[in-house]
Amino acid sequence: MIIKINEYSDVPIYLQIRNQIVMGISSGELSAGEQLPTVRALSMEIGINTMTVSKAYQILKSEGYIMTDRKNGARVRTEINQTKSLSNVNKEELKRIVSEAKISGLSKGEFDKIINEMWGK
Amino acid sequence: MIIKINEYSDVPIYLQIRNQIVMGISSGELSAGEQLPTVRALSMEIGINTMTVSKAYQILKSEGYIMTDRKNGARVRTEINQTKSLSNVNKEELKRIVSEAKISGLSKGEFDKIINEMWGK
Amino acid sequence: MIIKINEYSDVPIYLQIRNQIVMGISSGELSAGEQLPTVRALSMEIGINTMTVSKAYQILKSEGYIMTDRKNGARVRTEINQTKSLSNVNKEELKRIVSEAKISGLSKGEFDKIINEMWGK
Amino acid sequence: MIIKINEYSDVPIYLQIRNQIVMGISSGELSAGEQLPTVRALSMEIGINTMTVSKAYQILKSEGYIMTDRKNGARVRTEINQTKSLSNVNKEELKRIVSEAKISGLSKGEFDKIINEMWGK
DNA sequence: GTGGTCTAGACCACG
DNA sequence: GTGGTCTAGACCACG
Repeated sequence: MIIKINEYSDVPIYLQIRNQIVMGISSGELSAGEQLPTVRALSMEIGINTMTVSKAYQILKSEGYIMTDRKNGARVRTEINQTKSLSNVNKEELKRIVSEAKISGLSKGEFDKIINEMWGK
Repeated sequence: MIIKINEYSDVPIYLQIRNQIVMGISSGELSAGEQLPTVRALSMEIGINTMTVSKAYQILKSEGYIMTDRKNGARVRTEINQTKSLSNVNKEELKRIVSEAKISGLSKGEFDKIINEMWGK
Repeated sequence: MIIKINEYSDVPIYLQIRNQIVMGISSGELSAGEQLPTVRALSMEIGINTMTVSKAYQILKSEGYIMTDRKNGARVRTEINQTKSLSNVNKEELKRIVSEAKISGLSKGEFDKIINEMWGK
Repeated sequence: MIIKINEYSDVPIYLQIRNQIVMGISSGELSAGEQLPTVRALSMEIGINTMTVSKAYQILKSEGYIMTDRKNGARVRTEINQTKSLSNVNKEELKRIVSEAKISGLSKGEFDKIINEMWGK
């Protein structure tokens, strides 16, 4: 899996890494138990500091998405906690996005189409 | 319209103000042409720096949501630009939220229900 | 409140800081809403790096014990989430400590006395 | 006695082994003089490096919980030193756990109940 | 070889 | 002035 950092983004680098790995797990590009690149390898590959990658991994770990051990590096967890819900932060963000979509004149049908594409068949 | 600041949130105050006004316009709580409180009034009401409110208004203005003039203060624009699309930033955010919803085990039906409620009948 | 770092301890510095602040909140030495020293002030006071203090504060924040904002620095939260339970990690630790206490020949009465003293009247 | 390694845990494997053996001795599952599996056998059984098991045994030996000789391998000591006290490290940990229990809103009665269950009749 | 911790120092956004 | 992010570089425990 290729991580791409947008250096002009307002999203901090460690969060960009975190988000892309989460999206990789969700899409199936990263499968359960799959090995992630080592902190050092990933930091060299995308040209950033090891601390920054390490921070991303620690967040993913604390969120239960991956596990780390000193022998095997980091791996996608096989049993990710199924909360079956959106976090409050995500709910707020979603509400904001829906609001902006409505103001922009996007129809509900067009918005649903975007969601459908993102969700995948 | 009442603006509520969440001091625990990681979202900067000026963005919280901006977001709530956008959501107010979207929901119809703030109607086209409606007068917004002055920077001074709003900053006193919510107990924060005038600079912070001013920054929120400037962003809303640059985004085309409101207009300001010396005589009338700030008002909701009557014709907001209908891009009929999501910004790239919103698309990325939405993709992230959809990914997290899927991993959490939320079904597409449940997610659609949340969207429907947020969109309003 | 005075934070004391034991440089010979196996407990990482950021955790020592985190733990002492949690104990300060629990004992009432730090009251709800009380201002914590700034990251810079605390790091200078105990002679460690700002990153290390910052990490402690971020953990406390993510655990819901404190809140941070750029204006006021860090403060003890007024409403800390009442889970009314021990975390699994704490349960495991407690089980280990109880086991070691028993092997050492400590009586249940003596152990209870230690707990009573720690809990406070 | 079965040793179970939690690969998600932050507790190092050698400590998990050490802790489970101590808890086994405390509960009586491992009785005084009882033979422990050889380093080789245990490492194969739980699928880890012999060095890791060896490290656990060395710690248990230095703590006085087990003794090793070339003929009989490792055995639980018959007379474990009765300090009748908690180590300073355990006291600190216990204080931390009590603090977190109190903040979480757990009552003293509920906490005592947990302790009673862990201690056994 | 791996992740985890820590430093000294810098720059930035927010308020 | 505050916390948040990031770097370059170091050392350590674990396995």
